[in-house]
Amino acid sequence: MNDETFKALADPTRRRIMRLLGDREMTAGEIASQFDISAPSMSHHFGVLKSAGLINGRKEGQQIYYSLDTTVVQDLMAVLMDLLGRGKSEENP
Amino acid sequence: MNDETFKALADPTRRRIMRLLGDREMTAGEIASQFDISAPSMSHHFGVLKSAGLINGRKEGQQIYYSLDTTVVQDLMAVLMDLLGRGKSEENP
DNA sequence: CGCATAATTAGACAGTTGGCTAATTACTCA
DNA sequence: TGAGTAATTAGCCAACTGTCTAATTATGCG
Repeated sequence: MNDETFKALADPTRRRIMRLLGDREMTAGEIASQFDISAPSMSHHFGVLKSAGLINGRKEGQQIYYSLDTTVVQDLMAVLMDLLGRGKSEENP
Repeated sequence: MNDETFKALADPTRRRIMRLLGDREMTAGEIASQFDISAPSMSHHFGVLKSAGLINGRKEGQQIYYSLDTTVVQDLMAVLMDLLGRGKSEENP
């Protein structure tokens, strides 16, 4: 849950990748086939997401299976809840 | 809850502004005094946050009071919860 | 081995972003 | 009205980002 996490989430393509992985794990190629973006560009996005801890990669044969890493998403939720929770003592006792 | 929201959250200065406003509303100058950044640059950040719907500005005299707009933060939480909730039927019945 | 396939790394390039200074707007008050 | 203060807008620039093509790595298979 650092700057890298938010930067990673800032790109719509990467968020769409995460939504896809919310359903099930997928190979890099399988994911890439859903986008009109070159494979190297997709690979770059995978790298950003992985380095931010938002997805995990598992190599199997010549393919890489990516899956969502929910721990960072949970941390992010905690941060947001803290933001919502503070400074409300008067209105919401 | 669109691309603009995530872009706005991608900058650490803007997130720090939001944390400050989580405690209480503050004037632009009051916020700016906490940063080692020029007033125009801070004003730019306020503009980004406001246009993303993350903060609200209320003019009073020559000052502008900014406050957190929690509705977008709540929407963001819903998106994240959806991300966490999907595709888990086997593991978490 | 040698060729095909999956994916990545390398390097280049246009567009975006975040910072600055200078100028402008809006308001207060003597 | 005019000086002073709060904040913004305008315009510029270096750094970063997302995209591409070309090249490379790693695995599978006849």
